[in-house]
Amino acid sequence: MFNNRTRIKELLNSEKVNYQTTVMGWVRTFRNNQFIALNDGSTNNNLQVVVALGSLDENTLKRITTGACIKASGEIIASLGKGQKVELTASAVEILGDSDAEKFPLQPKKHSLEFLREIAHLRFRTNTFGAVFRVRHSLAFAIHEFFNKKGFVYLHTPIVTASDAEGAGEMFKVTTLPLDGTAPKNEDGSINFKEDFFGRSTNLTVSGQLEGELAAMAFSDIYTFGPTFRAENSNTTRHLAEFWMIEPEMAFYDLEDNMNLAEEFIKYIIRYAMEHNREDLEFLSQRLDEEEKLKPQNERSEMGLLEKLEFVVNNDFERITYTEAIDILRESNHNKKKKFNYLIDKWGIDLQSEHERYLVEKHFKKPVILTNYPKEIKAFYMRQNDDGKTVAAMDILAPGIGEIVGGSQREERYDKLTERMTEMHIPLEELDWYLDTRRFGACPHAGFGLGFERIVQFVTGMGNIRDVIPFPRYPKSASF
RNA sequence: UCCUCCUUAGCUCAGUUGGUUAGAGCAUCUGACUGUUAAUCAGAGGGUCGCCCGUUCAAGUCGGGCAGGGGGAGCCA
Repeated sequence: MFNNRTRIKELLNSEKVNYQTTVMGWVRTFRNNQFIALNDGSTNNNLQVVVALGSLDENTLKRITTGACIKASGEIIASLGKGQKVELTASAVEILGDSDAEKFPLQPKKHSLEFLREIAHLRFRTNTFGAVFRVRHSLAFAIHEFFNKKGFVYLHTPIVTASDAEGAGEMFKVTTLPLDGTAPKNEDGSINFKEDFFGRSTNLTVSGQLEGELAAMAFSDIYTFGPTFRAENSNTTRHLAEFWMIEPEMAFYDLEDNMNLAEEFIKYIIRYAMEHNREDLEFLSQRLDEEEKLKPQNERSEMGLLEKLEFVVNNDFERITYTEAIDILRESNHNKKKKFNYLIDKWGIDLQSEHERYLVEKHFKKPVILTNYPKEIKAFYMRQNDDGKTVAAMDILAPGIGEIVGGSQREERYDKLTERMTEMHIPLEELDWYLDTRRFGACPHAGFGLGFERIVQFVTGMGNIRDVIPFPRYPKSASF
């Protein structure tokens, strides 16, 4: 057996000393021809491997370079130096993989996130990305744990979808037809998709919600957690062309039940990361503090990362209606002094991100759940309220990120739903299967979608969404 | 897609009103030192100044175009 190593996290967390062990990992730095800082990704902390002077031949010594992969065996002892409790006195060091120091792009120094994004295949080996992706893992795990404990069924909705009527965004086409102009055509010159692989036009999914609703009409409570694709030409720090989304859908839930679940859910997964990734979050918090120090005083956030997470977990989210939000914004000094680029004048307008930021970051200074939006600015499936003007929608806005959750109680009344679809020019026949849920045993139900990368951004404090997904896809970029 | 800023050594950046041979720190290499913590000290190598066109006696520096990147906006999660 080759792999009988001990993980570095385990070694560092244990008080035990004076025993033989083997470690494997990647060299972060090699000081003094004697001290190897070794990392195996189990923790951001390195194990100090001490090579006794003269114990290794010259050639092996030269191959211990930044980035090299090594196997070291020896005794774990109480450290003779400061900075770590234990260290490994190596009796044998084997080079598993060389790393040419002149070519290896990661150096024992600070790198910019932009540079590391260009070498995303190697950035896992940095402290920042090590911490980010361990936290990402924990959040993903916590999501499954949360819903599993609540008896939800994890539903795998399709990635290739035939429906393009969801209106959630521009879609990527899926086809095996040739792109050189020789694809079969209809008489009117359009592409004949009957000849395509699926016998019809297909796309990558923009949301699993509609399929999720079908399953909720059987299991009561389901959730999806999978990749989602939007072919929008969005170039921002909050958008990706390929991202992961969590979409719970619950029968016998109204808007308030929906809000309660979303708030409990967000708090649960943040708390999970705080309990299981303390060191990583402390590191990220420190990283953010240093970044904040470079900003002008008035742009710095008032709370550190850990403080912010603690605050979110321990306080109720603010819940207000769209109408109340408009009143707050209209009466704000910010609006009166015309500091908004888009001034708030009348009810019915869509909120701009500057307005959302004002509400979350200046007015309430905590996550805000906005409800009951005008029906004109929301999707067809949201349940119409009795006032005839609004729908039972809810958006959760987080400081620094903006919209993190979008959800609603769904319109379960067949007549109301088809009426709205017709108004919005959504072809009923394409979503006939969806309408069946309203024909056969319809019930009040609700759900929401949470952008996974957005919550990872929020928890890690990373400013750019491209730095919280291993291999980001965005306009003009699909490397690795 | 729009607005805005940026592109000089492997990385992070200086580079004056256009003027001779383009600099620094870190990294790398060589040597010294040897209980170091992004070790330290000494020395060396390393540049088509993003690309193209133009203005000029002369362009890293000025103008135009293109490409790439950052930030903001829209779309949204």
